[in-house]
Parts: sequence; structure tokens; C-alpha cells
Amino acid sequence: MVTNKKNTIYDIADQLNISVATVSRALNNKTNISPTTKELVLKAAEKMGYEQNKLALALKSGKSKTVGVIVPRVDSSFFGSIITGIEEELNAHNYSVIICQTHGDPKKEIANIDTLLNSQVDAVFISTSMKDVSALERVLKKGVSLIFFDRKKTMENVSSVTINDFQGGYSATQHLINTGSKRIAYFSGDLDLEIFQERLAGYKHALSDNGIEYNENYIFRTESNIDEGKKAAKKLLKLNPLPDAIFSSSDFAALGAIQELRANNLNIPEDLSVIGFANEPFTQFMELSISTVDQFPLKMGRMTAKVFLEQEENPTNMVIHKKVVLEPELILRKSTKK
Amino acid sequence: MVTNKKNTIYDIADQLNISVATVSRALNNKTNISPTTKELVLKAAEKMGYEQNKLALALKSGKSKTVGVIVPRVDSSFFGSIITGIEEELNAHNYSVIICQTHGDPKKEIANIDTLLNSQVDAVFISTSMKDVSALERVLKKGVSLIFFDRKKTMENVSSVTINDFQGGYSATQHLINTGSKRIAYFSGDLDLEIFQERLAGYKHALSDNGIEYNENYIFRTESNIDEGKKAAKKLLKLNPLPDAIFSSSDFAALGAIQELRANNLNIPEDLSVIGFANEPFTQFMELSISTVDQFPLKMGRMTAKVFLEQEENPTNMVIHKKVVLEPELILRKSTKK
DNA sequence: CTGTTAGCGCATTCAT
DNA sequence: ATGAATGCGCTAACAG
Repeated sequence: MVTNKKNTIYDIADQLNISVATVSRALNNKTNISPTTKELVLKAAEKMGYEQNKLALALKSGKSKTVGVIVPRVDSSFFGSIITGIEEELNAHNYSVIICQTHGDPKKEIANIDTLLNSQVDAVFISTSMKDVSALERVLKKGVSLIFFDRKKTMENVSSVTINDFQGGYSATQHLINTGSKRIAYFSGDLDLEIFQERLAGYKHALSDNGIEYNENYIFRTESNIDEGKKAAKKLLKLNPLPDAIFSSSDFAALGAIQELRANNLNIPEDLSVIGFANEPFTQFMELSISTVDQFPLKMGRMTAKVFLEQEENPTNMVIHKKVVLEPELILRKSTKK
Repeated sequence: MVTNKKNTIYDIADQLNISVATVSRALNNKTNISPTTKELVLKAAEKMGYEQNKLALALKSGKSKTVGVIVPRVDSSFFGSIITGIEEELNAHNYSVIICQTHGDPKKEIANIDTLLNSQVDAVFISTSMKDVSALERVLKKGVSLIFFDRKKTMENVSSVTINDFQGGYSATQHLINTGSKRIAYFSGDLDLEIFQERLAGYKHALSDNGIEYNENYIFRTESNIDEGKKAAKKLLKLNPLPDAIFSSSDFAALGAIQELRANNLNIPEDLSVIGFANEPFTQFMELSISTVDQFPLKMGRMTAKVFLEQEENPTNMVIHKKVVLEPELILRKSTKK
């Protein structure tokens, strides 16, 4: 097999003494071409190691067949799985995926959007941490599809794929109540984000439905990491009476709390039940495995891609916008009572 | 700010009644242009919300400013961190990153290479699972840089960034010997891959250096997951005398083994010491935290990007190829004796 | 069935 | 300091 560094449809055309149009037709399986010529072209292309230049095609067609995905970070199981889902679905439809990370920084998020727009992506899938939607609107103005997953903003004409965070908060809380807890502490996460507001709302609603009074002192504002969980647990330990359960909007904070509580000789779940959120792998690996709420990130990623593909393949000009909401699932393990 | 769906340098030129060449010069900060005109163009571009079309630039220049990264999977802490490192370094130099997953399937790996080549990436960074290098050679023939990280193949003219797996295997084994172990079992991982061969070689060498005879019965062929670790531990338990330590080439297999051993009422590290490999987050989260070997994935990713950037910015035609080998670090926790 | 040509958006020669 | 023209590789409209 002879492979030259460069070979285009022009090279094939030269080789065969035919025109580039014919080569293009053969390569693209068009009808108006003789089987003989087609065969000839295909063979030559194979022999020369021809590969279509996607860039030229993209420039010509205005479609890059590339989607940009913006996430807070890629090195967590949750977002990693979402990306896997997106990739699997999109690759099967000949799309490439560009991944960008924001580390939760709105400035980086804007920079990422610029990069992706420059790269002429056909769509931006985003799990946003922004307060302001103006940067997001620029995407739409460019005629590029925008789809939210997990962390969304309320915007018209934008599809989203999220989980029912309210329900997740509700059922976790309800389970704690069902198993005898009455003084349930709550670790909040970043309350600027819709997802955490919803989880808190679910928690409150479950309390209210069970005639338990909402107690501001039981709400701990935490970021979603181990250290913050420990800190919150330290404060919590000073409360009198002590809460009999913790519902943490993050697995990491739940883990920190568990470590702190055990360091203070409290038994879990006997003294306090603990539930986390996200079903990170470590929650099931622990000897004291942690009850949590599964968000089906793989499914979320797949669904996000599907929603886009549906819109894209929609023959009419009228684009349909969808708000897909997945149902979370409570996973009961050893950190809660039966 | 008025943002039209489409605006190119032609639109700016029209608006200002000047030529596209002048617009291009202004936008690219060229010298041969009057400050007045330049100012004018820049303002108009700003006002019109102009963004450079990377595709056109790439087609013109032959450089897409995009790098493709191929990994077995993105949803593991190890590869997630590598990708983060690559991203951070490359984004700072205005490169985009396309991520592809192989799930360890060579066919997918080849398909991914095709996709990336079609996309005209400037380089392919790969952690390969392939036996055959012919698909990899196609990358080079296209004039596209190829760089290995973590899982490499021996190929001429290809840079690589790996860790010293031999050393990792050696020091883990040496530590077990230092703390009194003599019958050290080994969980192998996929011995078709260089990294696992090297770890095993390090293990053997440490034994030999300490006058301990290599015992084939202590070698367990495992894949790198929890179940395989459990299975191997089950077999191991039938050995007489029982090994007094396990060195697992994978944290996941180590975890499985620990679970199985404890289910059989063995104490760790008193009855058996256990060391894993990779420093996955869960190893430190466990109550019985697991000793392991850190591979510095973030650093590995950054370094891979740096090696590429150095090559790329090298003004001469003579490309320098580098084999960077990072030193791993033994992390001692509760699963081993002091 | 096949060939010629224009144009996607840009940077860059060559003129002026 | 500025403009006109060219080509990167491809597809599609048009012509034959």
C-alpha cells in the first residue's frame, strides 16, 4: 500500500484521468455514476489511502459534525459517565466530541464557549455554572444548538436533560423519616445552582408532608467535597439535641461527615443515618457502604445526544425543544437503617 | 450589540468599504497597516460580534489546532486526570482537544484513529491497547504527530510519556519484603500490555534481589476489576502455606481481594499485607485505606502536552523525539505493615 | 454518465 | 498602506 502524505480527490482524479466531480460522486455513493467508474475510484482511493478531509467538507457544508461539551470537570465519575454516554451515542452517528472543562469558573466557561464557536461546532452541550445567560444566548444567535444537561438555566427554545432533583431530595428524606429519623440535617451544596435548590426543596417538602417542622439550624451550607463535609459535621456535633440523620446533597460531603462522626465515636447508622447524592463509585466500595441517590449519568449523556440528533434530523424547520427529566433512584446501603 | 447569524471578514470589509486583506491584517495584528484603519476594523469586528472561523483557517494553513486523545475510557479517575492535564496545558496554547474512547477494543481504536485523521488533527495522543502497530503507522504517514502516554508501543520516531512501571513494581514489592513478607502473591493485569509486563518484572527483580525464590503459583492472572480480585483471592485462599502479602497491579483487584479476605475473617495487614496500583481515590477513602502506587496522571497529561508543544514549536525541521519516564511514588496506608 | 466551475472563510502573495 | 487574486479540499449546480 502506497500512502502519500497528501492525497485528495484531485490526486485520485489525476491518477484515473477523470474529474474530481466523478471521484466525489463515487466516494459519496451517488446514483448518477457508472458502476465501473465507481469501482475504479473506490479501488484507487483504497490503494492511495485516501481519507476525506472533514475540514473542507465542514467549510463547504456549514456543518462540522462536531459537538462541544462543557462540564465543570471531567475527572469525576459523574461527569465522566455523562461524557461516555454522549460519546457513544454521537460517535455512532459520525460526530466528534470536543470536551472543555470550566472548573466551575464562569470566565472559563465563557472562554470555552468562544473556542467552541470558533471551531464551528454544530451544538454545545453544557452543564452550566453561570448566573447570567447572555453568553449562552450568543450560542443561539450564531445558529448553534444549545442543550443543557444536569445543571441547567431556564431559557426559552433550549432543550435540557436533567434529573428530577426535587424527587431525589424528597425520596431520600422520606426514607430517613420512614426509618425513624426526625431531626434531619441537610448539607446544601452550592445554592446558586438550580439542582441544589431543587434537592433542598424536595427535602423541605418531605418534612412538611410528614408534619415535621423545618429547622433552619439543620441546614449546613457546604461545598461538595470531603473537607466541607467534615467541617459541617463538626458544627453539627455541637447541636443539642443532636440530629439523628444527615442528608447530604453530595457524596463527597457525606463521606467527610461520616469520617468526622466516626472519629467522634458515633455509630452509623445507629446514632445517625447518612444519605449522599450521586452514587459515586466509592460509596459502594466502603466497608460502611453509603446510601445515596443514583442520577444515571450514562443515560443522561445518551439522552442528551439523542435529543440533539432528533432536533438535527428533523426535516422541518420547526425545531422541537424538549425538557427531558430523568427519575433518580434511591440506593439503600449500610449508612441508613432498614 | 448587534449579532448576525453570519459575519465574516467580508461583511466587515463591506461595512467599512475596504478590502478583506486589510481586515485580515488588522485582525491579525500585522504591522503594515495604519493605526487608524486597524482601530476601525477592530471596533467594527467587536460591534458585529465577529469570530474567526477556525475551519477556514485550518483548511488554509493545514493546521487545525486540534489534538485527538485516545484512551481506553474516560470515566476512571486515572484517565480522567490525564485528560485534565492535557486539556489544561493545550487550551492555554489555543488548542482544542477531541476525546475518543476505545473500551480496550482494538477495532474501536482503529475507527477512532480514522475519525481523528479525517478531522485533520495536528496530533494524536494515545494510550494504546493494540498488538499491531500498523494502524499507528498510518498516523505518521499522514504527517500527523503521534505521542504515547501510559500504554505505549515501541516505535521509532514516536515520543512517549510513561511512568516507570518497573520501579513501581519493584518498590511495592521491596516494601512488602522490608515489612516481613516472604510469600508475596501477585495479581497480574493484562500481560499483553507493556505496563503490566513491567510491573511484573519489577516484582520479580525485587524478589531476586532479596534472595526470595520466584513461585509461579503466586502469580494470579487477573483483569483489573473488583470481581477478578475476589476470584483471585478465592483461589489464593486454597494455597498452603498461605501467602503473607498481595501485590496487585490494579487498585480495583486489590479492593476485591480485600473484601474477599475479610469475608474469610482474615486481618489486614496482620495476616496479609495488600498493595494496589494507581492511587484511585477510593483507596484513600476506605476506613482500611489501601497502600498503592501513585502514577501522577495529572502530571503525565501535562507532560504529554508539553512534549507535543515543544516538537511543534521547534523551528527546525528536525523533530526531536522524547521518551519521558515519570517516577511513581509508593503511598503507604493501612493495608500494609509499618 | 461525466466534466467545469463556483464558493465555503481565511491568509497571503503580488501588485499598486 | 491597501487591494485583487489565489488556493486550501470538498460538494453541488449547471452544462453537456
